[in-house]
Amino acid sequence: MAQIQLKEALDSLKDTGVRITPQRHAILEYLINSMTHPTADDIYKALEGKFPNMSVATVYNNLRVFREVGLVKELTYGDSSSRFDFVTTHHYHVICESCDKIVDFHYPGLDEVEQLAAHVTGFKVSHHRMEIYGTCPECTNKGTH
Amino acid sequence: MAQIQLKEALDSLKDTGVRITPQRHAILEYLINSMTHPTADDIYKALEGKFPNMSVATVYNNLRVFREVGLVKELTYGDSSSRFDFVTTHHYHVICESCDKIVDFHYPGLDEVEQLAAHVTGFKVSHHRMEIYGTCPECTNKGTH
DNA sequence: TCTTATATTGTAATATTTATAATTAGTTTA
DNA sequence: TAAACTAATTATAAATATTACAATATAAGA
Repeated sequence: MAQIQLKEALDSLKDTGVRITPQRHAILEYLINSMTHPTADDIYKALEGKFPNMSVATVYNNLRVFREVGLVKELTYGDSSSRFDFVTTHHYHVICESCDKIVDFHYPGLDEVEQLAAHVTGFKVSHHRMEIYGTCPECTNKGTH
Repeated sequence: MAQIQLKEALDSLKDTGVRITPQRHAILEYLINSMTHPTADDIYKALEGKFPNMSVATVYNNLRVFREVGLVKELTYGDSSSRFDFVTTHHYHVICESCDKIVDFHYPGLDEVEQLAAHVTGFKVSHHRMEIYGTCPECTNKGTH
C-alpha cells in the first residue's frame, strides 16, 4: 500500500518534470509512512541519520514543491510551525487542544457549502479547509482522574 | 452599532477581571471598526500616531488576552502572520488566493459535522474552523483582460 | 489618596522560514 | 556511456514573526 503510494507519487513528480533526488524520495517516503503530521523540523531530524549533510532549506524547498504539485497538504495552526500531510483520500482533521494529537476524520465533503459561498460572494471557489477542535478521549480521561 | 459592540466588549473584559487600559480600548476599537482582518503589525502601525510609545509586545499580549476571553478570533494561514477578527456573529471566511482579500460568509454552521466527528473519534468537540479558498470577482475579471 | 496587582515598555532572544551564491548531481541527447 | 544542460542541494545569512524578561508605570478597589 505504502509502496504503491510512493510509486504513484514519484510518477506524478516525473510527469510534472520534477527531478527525483534521494532527498525527495526520502522525504516522500517519510511522509507516507508517518502516521503523525510532521513539521519541517521533524522531517529534517528524522532523515539526519540517512542524510547527514542535508540542509533544512532542502526540506522546506521540497515540501513547497510537493505542495505545488498537490502531493502534500500544509496544515497551519496558530501556535507553532506548519505541519505536512501526504494527500491520500479526502479527509478532515480533528485536533486535541490538550495534547495536539491529530486524528483523521473521513467525511463526504462540503460541496454545498462551497457552492453557496460561490453564489453569495461571487468567488470562483477552488477548495476549502476545515478542522475540528476538542479533547481526545485520553485527555478527557486524564482530566477526570 | 460599533459603539454598542465596543461597550459590550469592555463590559465583558470588566466581568473577567481584565483591566481596561487605553491601549486595550484602542486595539478593540480598531478591531471592531476595521473592515479588514488586520495582523498584529497592522494594528501596531495604525495606533502608532495615537500611542507613539506603545510596544509591539503590548499588541501581541492583548490580542492573546482578547482571544482567551473570546472577543477575538485568530486566523492562521500558511504564508505570513496571523490575522485577527473581532468575534460578532457566526460566520466563515472566503479568501482570494490571488489578492488575499477576505470576505465574510454567513452560514448556519456545521453542527452535524461536529457531532459526527465526535461520534467517530470519541473526541469532546469544542469548535471547528473552516475557510473557503478561491478567486474573487475582481481578480477573475483582471485575469480575463 | 494609597496600595497593590497587573499592564506596558524596551529590549533581547527564539523560532520559523526564505534568500542567495556556489557546488553538486539528475536527466537528456548524441 | 559521456557530455552538456539545467535544476537541486548545501551552507550560510537574513528576514520575519512572536515570545520572554525585567524595570517602570498605571488601573481599580479600599
